[in-house]
Amino acid sequence: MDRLKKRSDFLRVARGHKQVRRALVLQAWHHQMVPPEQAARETSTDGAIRIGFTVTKKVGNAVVRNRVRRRLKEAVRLLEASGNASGQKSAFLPNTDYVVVGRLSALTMSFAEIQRDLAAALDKIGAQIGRRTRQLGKKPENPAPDHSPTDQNPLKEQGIKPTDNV
RNA sequence: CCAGUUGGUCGGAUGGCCGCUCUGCAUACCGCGAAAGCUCUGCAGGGAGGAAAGUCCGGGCUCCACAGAAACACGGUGCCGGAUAACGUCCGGCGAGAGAGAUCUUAGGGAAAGUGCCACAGAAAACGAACCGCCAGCAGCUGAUUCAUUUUAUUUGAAUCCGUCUGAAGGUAAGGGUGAAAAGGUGAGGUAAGAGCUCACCGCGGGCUCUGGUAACAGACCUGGCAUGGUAAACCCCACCGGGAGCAAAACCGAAUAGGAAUGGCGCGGGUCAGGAGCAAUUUCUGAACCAGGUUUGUUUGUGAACCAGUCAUUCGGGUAGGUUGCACGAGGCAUCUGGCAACAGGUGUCCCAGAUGAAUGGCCAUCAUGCAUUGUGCUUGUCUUGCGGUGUUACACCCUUGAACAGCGCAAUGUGAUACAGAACCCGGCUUAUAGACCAACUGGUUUU
Repeated sequence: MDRLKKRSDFLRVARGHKQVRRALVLQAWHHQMVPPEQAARETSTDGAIRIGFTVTKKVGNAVVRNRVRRRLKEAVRLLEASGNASGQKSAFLPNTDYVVVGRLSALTMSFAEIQRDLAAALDKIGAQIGRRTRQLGKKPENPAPDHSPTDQNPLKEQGIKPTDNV
């Protein structure tokens, strides 16, 4: 799982789906939602999951912001590790960028509550993305562990797709 | 023991599980690469602060400018001596102010170089002033006395005098009131009234004076004879200091896309229609007509050559994203000795002690310490209280004793919150601001005991 680092990535994810919980705001952007001429220029459409964290200055000073970001990072890490360990389907969809925006209550809530919030938000976001891609006539591919990154099929299918601008 | 002043130290601890980053060693299983290596995996070790904060000063370092500094402008500093790489910092003193004291505060040069300002009130806020008041003399009015004249009384005139009132021109700065501040203060003499007008003391100014001190300054003596209102955190003057921008500095490597330059190749064919092949097609073959850039030149008018435009390939340079360096051995920490009142300096030994870049240094849990609250218990200390108690006694004091309560201290249990302020970003020296709680040392004042 890579980190989002560029400002343009964050801005693009902010235009996608959004779920608000008490501890956090989860934003997501699925790569199949882009028009084909944009997708041709995208470099990282190889099934990777990328995630970024945002804690604004409204939350507090530097110490508070660091603490909120670290707790959210730990929650994300533990959720992913438990998904991999149990072997079942991960809550994170491939080819998707996530941004977790920390809120002030993430500082004082118990850690289990933060994990519950994150899992619930991920479920909702996954459902939204699934509905969206079905509307477009495509199904999101299942997260296979041996998913070949050099698969050319999705790109070709995107070329035929009507340019439904999101 | 209580209250306080100053300086300093720490600012949770231990353990478990799971992670992040850096360094070292090992490994070559998966992946990338021609290789070096990267990645992966395993082990070991390091991993936020006293302010990391504010970004207010001073430096190192880098680039730019000037290559000689100076001057002007602008900005800063401002008692003296020392420390320091430097400072607006620190140390030790001086002056002034606050406090009972330990101690604290202090932007503390120049106001007889100049300009300006001093609200309100007040006469006046300054080229040394005059509202009220006080005052001798002058002029006028009035009164009294004396003299002369006249007379029954009166009247008139002159002179003198004190007082009241009025007026003009003065004298004065005692007193009044205003104000943050009013032209030295108190006392005596003096005067028409007053006044440094004179004197004593105090204050103030001056001195190639003396003593102490490196100096700021302090003391003494002599002298002047009251001059110099305040404000420079108003302009200003004087002395000293400062070139500018900053690690997003700067150096190196450098993808894709667009554009630029050089070299070389092509300079050709292109679409339309008809027919054939083919399951079909944006594929292929054949034929037809049309179009097939510009300039120069040769020519048999078919077309050939050169250049430009166009197009393709290669190379180059600038340079973006990105990466590497800068970047952690330093005015370094700790211990100790020497010099110095101290800041600090020097010597010796020892240690290596964060390096992220959408930004690591963490998440969860357990135990403990500490804090707070409640309960229980004990102690003796203090306040209070009980007693046909004891001793001395004018009231009363002391000793013994009883105990409901309060305060204090110790111990135990339970609960609670989990610490306050706060997150390195090139690095040092400071300043300022924030900070729960704990501890140490020295000193001051009070109380008790000896």
